[in-house]
Amino acid sequence: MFAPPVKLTDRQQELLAYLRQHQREQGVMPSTRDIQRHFGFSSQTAAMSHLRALEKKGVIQRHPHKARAVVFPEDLQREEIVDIPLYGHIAAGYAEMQQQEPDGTLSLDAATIGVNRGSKAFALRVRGESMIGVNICDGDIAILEVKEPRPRDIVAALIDGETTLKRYLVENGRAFLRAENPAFPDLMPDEELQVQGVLKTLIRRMD
Amino acid sequence: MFAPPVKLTDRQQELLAYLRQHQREQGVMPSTRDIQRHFGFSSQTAAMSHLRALEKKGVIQRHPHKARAVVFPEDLQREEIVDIPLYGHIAAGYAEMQQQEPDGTLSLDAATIGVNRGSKAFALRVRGESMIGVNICDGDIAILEVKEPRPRDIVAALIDGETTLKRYLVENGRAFLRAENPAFPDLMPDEELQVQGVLKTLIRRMD
DNA sequence: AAGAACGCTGGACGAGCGAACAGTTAATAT
DNA sequence: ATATTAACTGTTCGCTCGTCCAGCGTTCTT
Repeated sequence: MFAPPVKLTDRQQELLAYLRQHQREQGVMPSTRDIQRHFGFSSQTAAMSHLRALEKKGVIQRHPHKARAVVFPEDLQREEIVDIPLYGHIAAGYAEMQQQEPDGTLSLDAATIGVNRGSKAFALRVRGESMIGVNICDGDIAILEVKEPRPRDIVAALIDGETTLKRYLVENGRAFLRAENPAFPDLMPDEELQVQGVLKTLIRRMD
Repeated sequence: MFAPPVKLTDRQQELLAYLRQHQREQGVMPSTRDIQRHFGFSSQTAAMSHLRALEKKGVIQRHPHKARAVVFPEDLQREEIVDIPLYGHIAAGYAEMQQQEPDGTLSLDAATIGVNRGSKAFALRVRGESMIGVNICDGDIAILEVKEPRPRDIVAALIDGETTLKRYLVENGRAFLRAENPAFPDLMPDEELQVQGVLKTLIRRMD
């Protein structure tokens, strides 16, 4: 439910900022006494009063009679967030990958990247220009889902112990990888092709 | 702090799923009595027992002696999430844009897109092939920050009452827009160029 | 000027809530 | 076979916590 911005007093903004900060740092909302202590109020009902005003302006919601039950409406409306580990170097299947510490983590809502919370997903950085024919650039972040590839899917797969991002093709019952750049040859695996994941979403920083 | 996956019993997984669900739907964690009611336990201490076990396995954290104070460790570690409104059609400056209901919302961590929580940002869909020279494709989602452009930034700007995504250039003290595709001419505004935002990040679904 | 909103003080109440403790039975690990 | 873990029941306690009520002074709106 879209809500245009509302006017808050300076003090109300301070209160709101404190709620956000506390939630970020502690993982839970503060109680009215936490708020009292933080702002140096003599009475906890000053906190109550502010919460009531913020609720009236629609920027928070409260569950009556429950401790720590302040809610940001946008938290309720948000699509479920998925944490995607970003690996710098992968030389393994997904099971081993999970045991490896990632280089970082991306967090996005599930709908944006087309990956459900329960699905296994990971991210890696595109290296080189082998997929430039479909506008996939060196340095892009590729988000992949661990699942069976269909022909023409773009996949991350293991070739000679290294992960590569290519188009997955099947000819004469034989799976292989093709670049989207004529300067790069097809890759035929010696054994069965080990696909690590199927490309779902691409992210590129432009600044 | 990276933690490899741990083994949970079936019941523990049910408990964990309930915690997630309750938090998503209500915005706050359940109390031990909420958990008791949900699972049909005769005693609230069954819930306590499960929470203790989950905490021991590291998949939740708890603040002692505080109500509803179960925390998912990954929530604490996550970069701050930013909700970016996605507009289908923009024929205005940012102030008017804010009053308009967006077509949807993207939620991403601030570090991934290079936009701080306090900054004003919005998203729109790329239309056409005018920026294909820098691998920006029709249908891509562009995330922009409202700020002053520097020469060579890619910006969303108003031309003839329509928003367009182009490279911002300044020559002889005159600002104008250039496509990254020779098939598209430079765009010189009749009046002062109204820039809506500067491109920060591009997102593309590949499936 | 009057009324409403803002931003607090202060006190007291009772329900919500985590926690401690004791225990049982079943399943799993050694 | 024994020990440990899992999954609960059951009772009680005391603290945390939101809520109500009364009020004051200041600022803003009509």
